[in-house]
Amino acid sequence: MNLSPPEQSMHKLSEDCPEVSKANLLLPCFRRNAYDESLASYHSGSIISHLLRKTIHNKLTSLDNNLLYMPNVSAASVVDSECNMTDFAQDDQSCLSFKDSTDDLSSGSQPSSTDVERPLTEHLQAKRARVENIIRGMSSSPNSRSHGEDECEAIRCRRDILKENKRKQRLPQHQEPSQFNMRGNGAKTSKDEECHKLKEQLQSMQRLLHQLQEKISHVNDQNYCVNEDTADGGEECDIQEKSQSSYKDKLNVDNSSFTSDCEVRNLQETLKCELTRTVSDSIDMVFRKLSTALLKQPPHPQPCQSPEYPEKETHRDSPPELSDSDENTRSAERFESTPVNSPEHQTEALSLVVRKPSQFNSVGQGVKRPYPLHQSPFQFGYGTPLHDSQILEHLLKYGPHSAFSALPCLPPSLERSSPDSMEHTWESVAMRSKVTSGHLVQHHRPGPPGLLAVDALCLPHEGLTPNHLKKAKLMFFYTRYPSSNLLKNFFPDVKFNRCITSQLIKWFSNFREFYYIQMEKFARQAVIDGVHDVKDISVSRESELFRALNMHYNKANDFQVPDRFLEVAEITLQEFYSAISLSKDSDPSWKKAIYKVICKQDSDVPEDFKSPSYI
DNA sequence: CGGTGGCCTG
DNA sequence: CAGGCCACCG
Repeated sequence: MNLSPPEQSMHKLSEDCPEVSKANLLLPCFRRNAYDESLASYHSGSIISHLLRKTIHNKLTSLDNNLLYMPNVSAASVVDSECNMTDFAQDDQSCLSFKDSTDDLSSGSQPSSTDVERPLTEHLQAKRARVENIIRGMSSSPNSRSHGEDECEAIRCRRDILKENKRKQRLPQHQEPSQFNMRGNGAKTSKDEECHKLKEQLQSMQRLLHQLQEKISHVNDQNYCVNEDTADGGEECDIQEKSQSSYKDKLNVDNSSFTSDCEVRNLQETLKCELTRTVSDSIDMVFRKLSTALLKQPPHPQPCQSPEYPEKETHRDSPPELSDSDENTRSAERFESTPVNSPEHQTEALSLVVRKPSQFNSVGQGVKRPYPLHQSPFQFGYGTPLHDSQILEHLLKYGPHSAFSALPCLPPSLERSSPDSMEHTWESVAMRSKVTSGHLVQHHRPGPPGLLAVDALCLPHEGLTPNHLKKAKLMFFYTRYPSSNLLKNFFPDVKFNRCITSQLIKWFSNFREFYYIQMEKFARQAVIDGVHDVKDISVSRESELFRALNMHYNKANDFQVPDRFLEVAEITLQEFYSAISLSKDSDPSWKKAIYKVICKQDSDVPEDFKSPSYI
């Protein structure tokens, strides 16, 4: 079982938002390094500015790096532009204001640049002005370019407000962590407040996004103007356009390169995209927080023993644009889901095999699971008697399901440090969703009603039922030689005594008998058919041999036989073939050697089978 | 000697 | 699949 510990928790922003990691995938600049740590300390309000700064910085740096490889670009221009852009990106307070960077430059705060700067003062000043104007052009609105700094100030103010809102909203959470532990008006009010603030924050972010988009699109327009105006040096255009034009001309003159235009335009395009995406991600993040806050339920009274979360279903198809509570629910689902790590335990869709309705499978058939597999809405203490948990499990599974299953909240999971003591309890609960290993597609409970009633309540059986037999057959796909201890572990609802144990063991003995008979039969047939090489013998799901075995152990064909079983079957068949083709079968005990090989091929039975209500 | 596996038979 | 029997093993 791959139960990798979660990387997400409900209460930390950095972990609260899978979008951050999503961003890691989307944006090359969002790598997990120093950036992540710094991000973790940001509140949502400042995250947006942080993201913007970082994004811009990375883009600009990237552009500079590209320039470095342009054959004819002077080192001075590269250093110069990098200096400006770095200042622009790194200065927290500068926002899009540019005075600061100018001051920094002129005051020689960047030794590396000033050294280069001195012999090229004229050039550099011109370039600086151009670069500064480009940035100003990107930061100011079309109609108020002379008020560029005012615009920046406004943005800064909004950002500060966001920060402040975020701070206010987060503060009580840390100070009163127990507020969500309590049922009642107090908790509800706090939650409402939180939601309200988050909504406000979201709106602010959306406004900011809008403004940014406007600005960026305007920059594009400006650039078009410049492009059409390259002939005369751009005297007619305003200062920004001139500046851009000069910058472009400069590049053209310096390196006779056609790339400057493209670079500027690409930069702007990329910036536009990245900004939009970044801000969208931030907004999405807020949405998730909002959803989480809305859906936050008081934790179960039982203490959380571990933050370990088992595998979860993923709902990556949920759209990020969410506006109402239903959408929020979906968002929360997506937010709370984690990709399954192990391919072996990939979740699967529910079976296409629909069995006739049964009173015992009301939950789980065609009903979307409210929470991922192995996530119980409840948890049981270590001391909880098996019976209680089983009855609870039964209630969860067959009882008034909607009351429990509708809860989309994430319950704390149990630590499985003591599997023996706990496996029955939480595994049994986990079995409510039986897609884990994806082997058993459907559960149903055939058999006499009387037995079913007892079985359904998960009380220890005085005897073995047809369901136990079916379960044992399925277990045979994993283990041909189960120990009695294993059997006891995997049949927790059976009251074991000598008789029951022997019966179960006898079952497996009978399973083996059939198995080996089939193997011998098909091996002999292979010899008769003139197969010359063991390598020519294989067992696939299409093989006649497999069909025979599957028909015997998995008659309903509602179980996905593990590949490993096919491998073992193939090994067995090959062993038989080899022995027969070597005439070893003349020895009365010729099969013993084969048994010895096969008994080593056992694999672990999935934990699912430990559930008393499995099958 | 108890537990277990294999074989045979029904 | 179960019962019976036998053999093997710790």
